Amino acid sequence: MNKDIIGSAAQGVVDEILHRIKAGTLTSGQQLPPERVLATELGVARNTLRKALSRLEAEGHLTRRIGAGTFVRAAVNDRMGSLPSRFRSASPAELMEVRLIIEPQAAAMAASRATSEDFKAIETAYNNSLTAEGLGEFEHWDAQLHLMVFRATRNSVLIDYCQAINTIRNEPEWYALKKRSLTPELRRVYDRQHGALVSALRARDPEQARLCMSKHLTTVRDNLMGVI
Amino acid sequence: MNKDIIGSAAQGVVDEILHRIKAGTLTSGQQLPPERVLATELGVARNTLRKALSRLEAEGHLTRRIGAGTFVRAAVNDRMGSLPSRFRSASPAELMEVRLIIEPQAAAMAASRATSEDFKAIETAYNNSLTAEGLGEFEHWDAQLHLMVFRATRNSVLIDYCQAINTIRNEPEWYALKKRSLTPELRRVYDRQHGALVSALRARDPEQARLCMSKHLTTVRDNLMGVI
DNA sequence: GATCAATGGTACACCATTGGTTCACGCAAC
DNA sequence: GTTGCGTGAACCAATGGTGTACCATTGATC
Repeated sequence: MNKDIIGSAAQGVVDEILHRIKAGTLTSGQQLPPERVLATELGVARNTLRKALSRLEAEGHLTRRIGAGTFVRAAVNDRMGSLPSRFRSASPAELMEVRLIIEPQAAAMAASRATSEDFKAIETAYNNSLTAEGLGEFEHWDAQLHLMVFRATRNSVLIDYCQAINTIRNEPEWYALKKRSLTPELRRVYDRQHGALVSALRARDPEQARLCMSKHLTTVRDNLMGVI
Repeated sequence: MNKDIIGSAAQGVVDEILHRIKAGTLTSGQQLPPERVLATELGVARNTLRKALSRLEAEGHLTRRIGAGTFVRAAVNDRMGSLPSRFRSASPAELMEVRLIIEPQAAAMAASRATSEDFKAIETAYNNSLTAEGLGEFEHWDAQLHLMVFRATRNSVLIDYCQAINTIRNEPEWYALKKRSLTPELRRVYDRQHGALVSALRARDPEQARLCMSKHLTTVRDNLMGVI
């Protein structure tokens, strides 16, 4: 395995070869000069050249075969993104417990730090949640609203956390729970609570924002858990 | 975080570099001049410059590698979209902020829920941390201690969270920060704080446990961020 | 099939560069 | 004085690049 970071000289070699591939000087399937030759040609030591070649091979631009040579490879195809499965096995009860710890505090932070752009994104999500039809759409904008609040914290750990939460909320188990509990009446309650939260944020009132979020999540938890 | 802990000259350097990053004079990934050069350029001593750089590193604006150089790090906002659901790119400042939200509450929960087995695991980790030699060993048992507290919460989301934290703590960047700050004297402070936490847990006193954890993490944060 | 040159793979010692650490000293504020 | 910040200098430690030697595999030639 190569290190993620390579020095400036090696980076220069990477750029040069990538440029040649892009410019057509090196075409698909073509064999590169031997390392010992290419190294002197590019004015670097063979070790340095090899670091660059390893990087390019790892990224799929080159193929190397011992005793044969180094060859330009066809254009890179996108690789499958692996979804991180952290928090995957969490039960709704456990998750709500953690949400009640983090999110009120995050709301307070957001109230202090949000920019006008953040407010705009938050309000967009809120307004869309109000007019959403069906559980799926409402869930989406609800999740977006919470995500936008977390983005306003400017803390990447919290943002990552919220994205993990949202991943779980799309899981069938969670979805079924919510579907069972979300009566039209309860949804109006959620709408009001969201509205109060947005107002508190707009007013840059951290304590009020914390309180609103706490109340809201308590309601969510009680309704999720209360329904058998 | 405390801006009081560095002087006006160092603060001026911090502002100057932040301005250059904001203005685009320094772009993401770019290498800064060597400290010895940059110091003369900015008209301050290398020590003063290094205080400023340490601050900027702790806040996530820069990364430094011995023998390589100092590099501008991607803006926090940019990092958000690129690597979702991974705490990897969190800056120490961001991470400590989150720890201070979660871990005191987790300690309180642990105080209520821990079994005698949990207590045994916690105390084993604590005792091993007391006799640990070297930073690596101490770090290990310190991390274990925190993990065992989270185990005692019986909440798998929290346990996962703690393991994510521990993963970061093994990253070179974080390790270097801790290494720089952990003087023998400070370690004795940590030992005492850990001891107080363990006692509070043993006494099943949630409020005391919360307080101990909060105090401890505040100390950790201040020393990570404040020390040159 | 055996041989051998060509080629990529690996390992090591050495050096220059660069960040990390420590110490002694000066200076200004309290 | 005492404290804390800044300065300067020396030294330590890690990194990347270079140079060299040798190993492992391939494929053409005998």
